[in-house]
Amino acid sequence: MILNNDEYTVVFDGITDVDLQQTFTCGQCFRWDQWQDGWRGFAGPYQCYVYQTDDKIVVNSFNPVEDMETFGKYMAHYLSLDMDYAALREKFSRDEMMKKAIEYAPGIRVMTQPFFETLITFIISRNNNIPRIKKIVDAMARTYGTETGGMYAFPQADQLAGVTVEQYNELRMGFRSKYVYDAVQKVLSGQVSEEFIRESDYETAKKHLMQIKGVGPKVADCVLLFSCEKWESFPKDVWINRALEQMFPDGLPECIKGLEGIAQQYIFQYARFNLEK
DNA sequence: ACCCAGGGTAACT
DNA sequence: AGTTACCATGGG
Repeated sequence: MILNNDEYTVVFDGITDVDLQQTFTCGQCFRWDQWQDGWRGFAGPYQCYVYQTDDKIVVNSFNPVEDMETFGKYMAHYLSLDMDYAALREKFSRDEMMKKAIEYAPGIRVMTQPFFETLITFIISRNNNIPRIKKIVDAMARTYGTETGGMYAFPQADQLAGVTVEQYNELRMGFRSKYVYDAVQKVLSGQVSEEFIRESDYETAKKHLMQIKGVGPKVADCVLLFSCEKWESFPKDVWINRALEQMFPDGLPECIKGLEGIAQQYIFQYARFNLEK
């Protein structure tokens, strides 16, 4: 990790097995857009431009960064660069179907995104498609988020404190409006908290999230996987169900035990583009 | 009009 | 505990 304090840039050197395209478009996040030779968006509080070369990932903050060391560590964790994916892929590839799925998109990393943002966006994902999820999430940011340099950060919970169901309806959320409203209230009151989830086991954490109206097993699993590092959580949507039928009729292989969620992301991407409806 | 989309819930066996 | 209707919205 090389830090450039003058340009607020972090360079991760010697990385050849990450593909930003695959990572940002595999359905785990909804707010990274292609820009210049890479991608721009928010990694938590950091508004960034991220691009890669043959063996480097470069993260450039648009805004001044106080503590570059902290920024670097945050980005490494956000992009899961601090995990040994080579070992993980090798282990998963003991199973032939997993090997096939990984070969389709070997550069995927399961990111660790901010809790509140992940919770709300996956509530919006319910019975929805990825382009429209992106549209609604973007409308939320533009309407209630903080603007910096022409971009809008996803709002914090307190920025949504006074927002009504009717106001969410104006963002075309439809029947999901009341669920977003309930989630905001429960986060603000502390009835639902990331801290509780992080100190709980997977099952307890899942039940905790399912207190929220409109949050069932699928949305809970997405939040646990994409923001709380519960790697055993395995979100099941229509594509995963097709994959389970067509690729894993005898159940999931033993070699992904404990890390089912990461395996799930390879399977999801493979299924979306290779399986029949 | 009909189909689908990174589902949830209630009401059944 | 597992299956089955029904729910709800916008985009194609």
